[in-house]
Amino acid sequence: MLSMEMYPSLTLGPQRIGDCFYRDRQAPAHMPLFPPACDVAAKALPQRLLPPPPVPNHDPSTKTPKDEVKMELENASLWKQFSSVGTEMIITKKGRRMFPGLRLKLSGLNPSLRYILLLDIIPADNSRYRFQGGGWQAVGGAEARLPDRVFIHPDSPATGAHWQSRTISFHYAKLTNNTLDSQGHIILHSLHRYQPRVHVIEARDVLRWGGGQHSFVFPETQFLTVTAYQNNKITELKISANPFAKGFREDGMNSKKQRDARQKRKISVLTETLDIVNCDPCDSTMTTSTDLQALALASLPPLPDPSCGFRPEGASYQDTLVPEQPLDLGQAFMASQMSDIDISMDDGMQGTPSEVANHMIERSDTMGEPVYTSTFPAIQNNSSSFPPAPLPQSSSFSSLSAPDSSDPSNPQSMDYPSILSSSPTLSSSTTTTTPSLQQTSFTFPTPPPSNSSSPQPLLSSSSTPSANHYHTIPEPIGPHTPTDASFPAPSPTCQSGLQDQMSVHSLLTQPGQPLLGESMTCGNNAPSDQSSEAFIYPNILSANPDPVPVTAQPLHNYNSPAPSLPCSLHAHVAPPSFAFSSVPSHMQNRSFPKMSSSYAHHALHLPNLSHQGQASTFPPSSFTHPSSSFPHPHHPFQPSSCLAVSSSFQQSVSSVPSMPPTAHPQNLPNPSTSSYPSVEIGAIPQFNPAAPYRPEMVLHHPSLLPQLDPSLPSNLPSSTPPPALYPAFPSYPLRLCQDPHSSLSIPFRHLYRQHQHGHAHPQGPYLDMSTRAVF
DNA sequence: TCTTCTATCACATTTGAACTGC
DNA sequence: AGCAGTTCAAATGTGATAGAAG
Repeated sequence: MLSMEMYPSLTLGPQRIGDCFYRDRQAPAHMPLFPPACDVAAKALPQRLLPPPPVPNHDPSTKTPKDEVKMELENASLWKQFSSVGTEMIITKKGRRMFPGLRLKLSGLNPSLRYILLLDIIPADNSRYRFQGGGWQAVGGAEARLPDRVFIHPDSPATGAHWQSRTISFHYAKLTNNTLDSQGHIILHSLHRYQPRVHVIEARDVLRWGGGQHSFVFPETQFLTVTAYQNNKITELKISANPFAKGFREDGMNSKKQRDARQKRKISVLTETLDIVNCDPCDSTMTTSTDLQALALASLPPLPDPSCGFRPEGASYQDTLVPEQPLDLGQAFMASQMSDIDISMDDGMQGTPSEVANHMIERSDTMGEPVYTSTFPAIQNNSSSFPPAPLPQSSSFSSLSAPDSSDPSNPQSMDYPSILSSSPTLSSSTTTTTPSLQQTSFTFPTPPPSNSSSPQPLLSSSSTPSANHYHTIPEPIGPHTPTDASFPAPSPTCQSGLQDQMSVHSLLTQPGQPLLGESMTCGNNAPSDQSSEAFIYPNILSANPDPVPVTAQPLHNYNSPAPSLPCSLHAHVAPPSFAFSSVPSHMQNRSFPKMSSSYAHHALHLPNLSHQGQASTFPPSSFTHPSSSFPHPHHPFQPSSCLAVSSSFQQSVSSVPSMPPTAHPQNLPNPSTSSYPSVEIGAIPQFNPAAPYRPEMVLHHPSLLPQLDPSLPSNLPSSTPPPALYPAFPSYPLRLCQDPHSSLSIPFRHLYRQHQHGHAHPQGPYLDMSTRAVF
């Protein structure tokens, strides 16, 4: 079985044990905006629920390449734009794709070995949210976690060369709120916050588990699930960025203007009909018709005398009913946003849209970076990092896009116009040199010429200029990084109910003010009242106040002294009643909602796997997420950086004694401060190399064997890995389970690409989830 | 009972892979 | 084989409406 430790802060219950890590007695305690760590219930889990310690990988040769596996979020800029506003993902019963989609670049894989790529989505916290006053507020405990499902990339298993030669897209993955979903979509609760994760698993590990598993988290990809968009900014962003929503753009036939025109035409037709009816002296409904007519007319431009069904000629409905109108507020906002979005519009964009796009490009060239940087206070030299709450950028998504005009993204390289796949300017933004920028001195990668998963080989990531690679973050971001930062709980003042209406400028400045001046006061002051929990969804970018030194120590340096970790694992055993002295009571109360066994069975059912008996069961322990997974909560969040720790890393740090339980209360984050002292990873048992991690047995199916070339040297060092992108982060245990219904002889690829009902999927190799059980 | 919030559905439009014909 | 045009399922957000919750 595949065992991965998860990113603690991102999970509920047992998986979130690590949440309590970001506290350090020596450093000002920072209160997580959403005290996930406070999942006392999780802490209370008996040790026996923790996943077995990883089996140490004693094979140095294999270790090297694995350790250097890096993942890069290609469309990080787009994600950041969304996250700065508060990414929302529609979920429907039938399943809805994610937009933006995850577009990734992998490097550091052994070109000869086969890997399986998995996507799963885990709760970012244990709260339920509501959109109020222009922001998201936690309004209670999360619903019981549903069995986790994993989306297996259709290309899996594929060689490292395959994965590294192209953009990897998970846009086929669908989200659903149908708990009875049988299509294999990822089941999520509405109005909850989630964090996608990507796992890279060596296929050979299915046969002989012992390493080769890497999990990656991009905090900017956190999102809230909704059944209908709550924040119109998100809607506007989606419309502007998603080709499928092109029709809703201002120039589209489904734009509000056009829709209004259509509606008016309908009303007009109705009116005419009514007029005709009204002309009938025998019509007893005259009064009603008149009312309707009046109603209809009220919304119409002056029309010629409609009496008796007279239809004026010469005046087309279009002309009559759709007079030119100045941009309404929404349109104006849209335009302003558009100008800030580095969208690679289709060539099809014409007229106004093209102009808008051009404008966007131009503006992004000139303003993108500066604006971006300007929003970051030169703060946080304290490794604090994680931020703060509503970072300036959080609301200033418009400024995030920093496309490089000189490096126009290849339209083909994007499934969707990737707004920022190419935002090299960020790296160059040394001028404004805000700490965060410096930290992110790297540039955003330019999208590869070809599309994701396209069969044709693309330039390997290595071909991408190193400048476009994200530097490895020295340490994983703290648990609060994704969770807290993304949903900063602004102070009441920060939480203006008028966020929707805030101008771009206000968006840029308002949220950041607290951050700048007060550090986390805005988000962490944790007012006792619930409004304090309101936040401007993620400010991921803002979360990166600290520049990442190029010399940052890669996470995968397992052997080196553990990076500091602010937390200890003793949290596991903390009593459920544990209270955080510095945490507002309401937060304490809701931090431990529903701690049920339902929390996550991260079990992956891989069809054709034998050993059903083993696979079929998922003891709670199998998905228990030791706090260990929390590599480094204090590390400043890096935009688009991925938190990742290879399994071997997990192993290396798994046995370090945990800090005394008593430390938690003492080390609770100080609401008023944002700095989280770093803690030695070694302090975390899970990160103690001495503690062997016993990976769960990997179930495999004979059908997979042929694809896995045993003869391949498992230890082949990969070709020179490109500059570190994202270090792997530890993930929770993930199990590959056998699908009893699947054919044993069908290789993964075939399963995933099997056509449903005999038709080819019109939009590419769709993963036929129905053929596999993914739970 | 009323209000508010959330979920669902149909709708019009767009996309893009597959299909067809030259 | 290659190209262009057509077909059609899937995907998009919108708006109306139903249902649940308070």
